[in-house]
Amino acid sequence: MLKKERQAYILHQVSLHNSVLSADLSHSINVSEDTIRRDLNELADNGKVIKVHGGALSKSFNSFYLRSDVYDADSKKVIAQKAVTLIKDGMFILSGGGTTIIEMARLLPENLKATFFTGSIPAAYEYAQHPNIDVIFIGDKIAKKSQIAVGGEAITKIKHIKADLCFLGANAIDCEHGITDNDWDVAQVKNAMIEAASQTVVMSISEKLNSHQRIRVCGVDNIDILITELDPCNHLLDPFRQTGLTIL
Amino acid sequence: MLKKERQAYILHQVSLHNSVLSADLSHSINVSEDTIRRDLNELADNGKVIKVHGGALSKSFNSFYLRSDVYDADSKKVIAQKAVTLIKDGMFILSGGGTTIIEMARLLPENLKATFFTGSIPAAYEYAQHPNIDVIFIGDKIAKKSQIAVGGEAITKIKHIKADLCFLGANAIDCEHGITDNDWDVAQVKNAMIEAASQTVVMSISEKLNSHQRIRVCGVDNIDILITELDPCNHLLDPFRQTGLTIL
DNA sequence: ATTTTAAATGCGACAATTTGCAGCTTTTTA
DNA sequence: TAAAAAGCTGCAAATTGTCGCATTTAAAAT
Repeated sequence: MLKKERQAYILHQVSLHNSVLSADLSHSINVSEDTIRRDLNELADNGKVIKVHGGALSKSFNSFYLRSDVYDADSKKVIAQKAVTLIKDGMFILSGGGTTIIEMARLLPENLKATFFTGSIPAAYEYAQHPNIDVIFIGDKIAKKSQIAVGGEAITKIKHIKADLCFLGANAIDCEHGITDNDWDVAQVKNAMIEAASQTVVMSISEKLNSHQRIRVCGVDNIDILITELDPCNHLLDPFRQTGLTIL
Repeated sequence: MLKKERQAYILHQVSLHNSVLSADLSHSINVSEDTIRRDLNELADNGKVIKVHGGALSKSFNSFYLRSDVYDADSKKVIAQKAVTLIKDGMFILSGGGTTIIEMARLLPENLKATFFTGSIPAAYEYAQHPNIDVIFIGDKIAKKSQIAVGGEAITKIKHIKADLCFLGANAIDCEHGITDNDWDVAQVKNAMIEAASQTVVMSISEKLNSHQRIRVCGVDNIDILITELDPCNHLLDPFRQTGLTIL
């Protein structure tokens, strides 16, 4: 394997998993850890990755969120991992654009063949990294805060889609108010997505459970599957379980 | 075996395997490694392959994995800086998605108020970082290689826009063939953008001047302003100047 | 067809790059 | 604080690249 090729492989792994361990790479490419270290140093010198003790991290140059900026990234990884299991080959999937969604996009298996519709710039970017995934961007005016397309055009487009699943991150969710948001335009788009999909999957870290905001996206009865980082049996989830939705 | 024949074989192997080793080629064609190296150097000079220690890599391999490293970034910054001067407050601007465009997006002044239309994920992201710029994403299926939306939907949307300026990066440009590209879908989108704008600005590093590819986007007569990193008086630009377009 | 000319090829010596290893230092972890 | 893991440095071996030069081959000109 040529040096450049190897470094390309490393970069690919980094962008895929956000981080790599020298030991893992050494093992999977069958070169000494020394060589890997030298590669990582070189890549770090060129600003391609961030070198840390034991391996390297994605510089998030390509990726839109700095890893360190993501709040409670570990919980979100757990959620994302659960979400991935719902996706099967050939599915049509509507997707929002929160940080949890991004985590999920990164965890999608390499060989998954599916079609993702999204209006989120970072999500589209992540989905597009997967060779076998078709990405359809639902365009419109970009809301700066959330990097997502909002507006009538986008909503009309979404209404013309019939998807198997809809993945949304929730800003706030409780049994009484359902999913709520603080941005009118974003709420409209999310609502349209829910309408356009057979099943709606909501991902939320437990901290956001039982909180609510000003604008209603949909009621809990519109949600089919709720994913948190908690064990599905956790008592915090009791009220949701009673409404009949599936909890992962 | 003739030289041309041999180089054709090498190219074939490269496109087949994404990478070749000088030693392997030398063995399988039964010529000295020296000859192989000379061939590879020649092919690399013509931009057909990327030469590395020990062999060569295919160009597409490079763009797939190493997408983050921008080739000739300095020239592109110079071009971008010139391009920025064309943009005035209140303008509606159509934009493609090459690396030069990205540079331009980063160089836009903080206080500029304008509306940018684009189908490029990275370009949209960069534009969206500017507080006073409205970004409209032209959605459709995302072409992985170029991270840009392509297809009938996008083209229809573009046709409904009447923009002041259209900024495009050129894959290849010469007086005879005009702007040419190697991706049919992308070429269609670029063409639609040119049609939808009053003025078309093409940005290209000088290296791409006087080269051409398979698919025609538009003739030089459709271009209003050409920007390269060269001094506008440079003799390399003489043929373009004679067609009457403005050179920056 | 033959000569002339230019290009292409292979070889050998030498330079540069890459890689793994051993010993030692630094950082992390328990 | 000590053991373990990771990193760094210098070094040697192997591989690869480069240069000049002789030889061969192909193309052009007569």
